[in-house]
Amino acid sequence: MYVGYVLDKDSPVYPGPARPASLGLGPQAYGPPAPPPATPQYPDFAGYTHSHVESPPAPPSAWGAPFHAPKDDWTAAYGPGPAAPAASPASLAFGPPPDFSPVPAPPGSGPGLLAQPLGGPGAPSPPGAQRRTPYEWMRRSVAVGGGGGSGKTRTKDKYRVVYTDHQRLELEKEFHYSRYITIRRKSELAANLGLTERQVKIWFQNRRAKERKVNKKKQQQQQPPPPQLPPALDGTTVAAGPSLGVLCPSNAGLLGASSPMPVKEEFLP
DNA sequence: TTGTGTTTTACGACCTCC
DNA sequence: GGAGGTCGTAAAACACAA
Repeated sequence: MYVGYVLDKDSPVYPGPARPASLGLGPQAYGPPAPPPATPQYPDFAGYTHSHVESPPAPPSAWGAPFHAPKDDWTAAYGPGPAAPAASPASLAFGPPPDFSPVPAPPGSGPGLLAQPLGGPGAPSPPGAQRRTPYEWMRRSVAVGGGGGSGKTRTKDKYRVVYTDHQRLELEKEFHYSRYITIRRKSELAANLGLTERQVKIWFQNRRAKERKVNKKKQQQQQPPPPQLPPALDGTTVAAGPSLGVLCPSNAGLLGASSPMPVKEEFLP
């Protein structure tokens, strides 16, 4: 049964795209260690319930300071949420509580983040409204029965499943806490989300790959392509002209300390 | 409705570390 | 040798323009 897909097609409860064009998770949000800002690094997820029973793992050097928010604080602030559909009565509780209070939205900017409960009946949006917020998919919770809630998308075995919004939400939360999941957390997360540890591991791998891809794209966007030199009419090589530093003054900024965007260590020469 | 581009799962190859 | 990392890729799911 592919309940998720069916619901997706038939139910008007979750209008809009199932996935955001972008999660809005720019690299600036989790770049190299930087002085902690006054505001949370991840306002999107600041209000999520997230209880951890272990101390934060030491992430690789590239992921340092931005992840300073202890999960215990989150738990204390919001309390444990309801267990996942397939959740075992473990010590962890995932998912926003029913009375989850999202991040308040700026005045006049519409509902706050996750203002509408996940998959709740009160989650309608104006008909036809294009609400391409990065959190659209979070509202489109399609809980598939029982064991895990992953909706198979293929009758022939299962080539790939589409994770429910709840699963992805929890995975994202974990990812924003740490790019690299610990063995223990992986096991807990897998048990609570009804996924296998392998799925969790692969999800994190893919998520990191996605992040690198986004970072790379943004880096390329900030680095304008070199100007096209017109070919010489006589076939000779066109004079090099001004130095690269002159042609691409922005490159110097990218390489220097004044770079507007932090560059992860792995991308540094 | 259809074609096309993007995103999301999943895997294999290869590498590093313990 | 096993676990887990990146990298590249396949293919389903999805969004959107024509």
